[in-house]
Amino acid sequence: MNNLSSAEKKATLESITIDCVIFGFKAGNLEVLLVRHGEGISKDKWGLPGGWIYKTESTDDAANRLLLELTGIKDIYLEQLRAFSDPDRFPLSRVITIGYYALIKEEDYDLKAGATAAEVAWFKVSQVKDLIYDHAQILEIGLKRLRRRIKQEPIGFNLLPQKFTLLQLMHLYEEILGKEMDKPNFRRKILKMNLLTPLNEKEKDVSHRAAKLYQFNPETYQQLLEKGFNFEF
Amino acid sequence: MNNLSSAEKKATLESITIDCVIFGFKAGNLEVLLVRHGEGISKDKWGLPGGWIYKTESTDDAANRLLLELTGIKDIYLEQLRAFSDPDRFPLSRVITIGYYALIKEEDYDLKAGATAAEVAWFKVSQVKDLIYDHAQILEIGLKRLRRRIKQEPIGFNLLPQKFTLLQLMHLYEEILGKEMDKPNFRRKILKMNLLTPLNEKEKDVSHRAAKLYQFNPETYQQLLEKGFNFEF
DNA sequence: TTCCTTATAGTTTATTTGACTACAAGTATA
DNA sequence: TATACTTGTAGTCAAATAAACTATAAGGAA
Repeated sequence: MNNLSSAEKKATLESITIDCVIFGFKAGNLEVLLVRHGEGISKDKWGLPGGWIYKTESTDDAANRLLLELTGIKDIYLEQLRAFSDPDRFPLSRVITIGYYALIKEEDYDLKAGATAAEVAWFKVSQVKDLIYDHAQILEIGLKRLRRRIKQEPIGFNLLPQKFTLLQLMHLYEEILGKEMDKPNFRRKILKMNLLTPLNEKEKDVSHRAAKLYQFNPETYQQLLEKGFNFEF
Repeated sequence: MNNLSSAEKKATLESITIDCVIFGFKAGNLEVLLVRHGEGISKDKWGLPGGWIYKTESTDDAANRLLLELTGIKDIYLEQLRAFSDPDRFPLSRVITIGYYALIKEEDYDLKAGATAAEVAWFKVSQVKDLIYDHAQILEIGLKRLRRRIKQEPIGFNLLPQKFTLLQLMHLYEEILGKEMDKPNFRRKILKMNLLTPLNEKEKDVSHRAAKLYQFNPETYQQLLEKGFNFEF
């Protein structure tokens, strides 16, 4: 499938689209990235970033391209959620959409609404409402996946700044899993995993005892990934 | 999307198909259901049961229909794996396929090759080779999912006969996870979960001490599902 | 200096694992 | 009939883990 003209390359598949659930974390809140559409039947309504797939690209590539085009975000790890295929999910025709999701540090990316998007913004997950089509369902499945995943893989670190305190990390878990935890126990368990590298630095500008800062250690992460582990706190 | 003629109902989507990975378990071996195609470009080659999706049905419905048409198996719980979207996966045109998987008791179903299938049969997973298109990859992903799932949900019971011994169950785990286990410890752990109902029956026609038979208890299963659990043995 | 908040260390008890040993209940065979 | 053999089932024990706490340290703020 090479040697195609530019127009041919941009030919899209008819009945399949992509939609992305992008999670971020700020000020103790789990957030999701939404776009207000600038054209089409969903004009001026908020929904997940997504769109049509070129005939020449994989869905993984399509997800990355669409996200860049719509929001300015690029080079992130998008994982497939699943296909959403209710025959009536899209009002104009029969369209199956493939959901993707990702976790990113909000601070690392500048949002920039692309050509077909009127606006891009982060919304607290707990306050999202009135999404187009079945996007609420896709978000819900994304959230479920995130909750399951965070208990089995240390993916939470993708949501925090480079340097963070143990309490920030614990709050992230509390927010995502929706339950309170015990500080000393959390400390002990997470430190024993050797997943965090302590830094010779402390928090600044806090009105109480400053906590030590830590960094995520990608090497131990790889080892843990292979032998499997349990993050149930 | 109602009030359509029969021909309209059978119109299919152009670039999407379904493929099913159906696992069974017999004589200590994990098996997978394959069909030898009777027509099309994959005629006479073995592959996963699958096919085209009607415009009026969800992918879940399509998976069930196709499985029935091709193999005679119906009313089973099929779970979606994910979409497979390599632009070159299908030689004739750009087609994305959505994988499904299921676990069934082989004894409960009679195989019957449908109109477009020349033959249907169970194959030991360890001995499968030369599947059409990217079906080997789909099978592999299905197997990975099975291994992950069986550690977190008591799905293994779908593969055993109604009444089974603890050793049979342990062998199932050993086969799927590919590692040996300790009998007494396995007993203790699985029994404590209250997931099995002991029967007043024993094995028959065995040339050694007969083991007690157990049954799966769907009620406790529901409870366990909700609060989550860990089947790591 | 005292109070308040958060960080961090440590204790205690119950529970869970993993690696074993021991014995029971059958069948096969000598 | 006795003995060996195979598999089932019960129990032991030490080590690791988890959950619920208590206690103390380190700051800033009043």
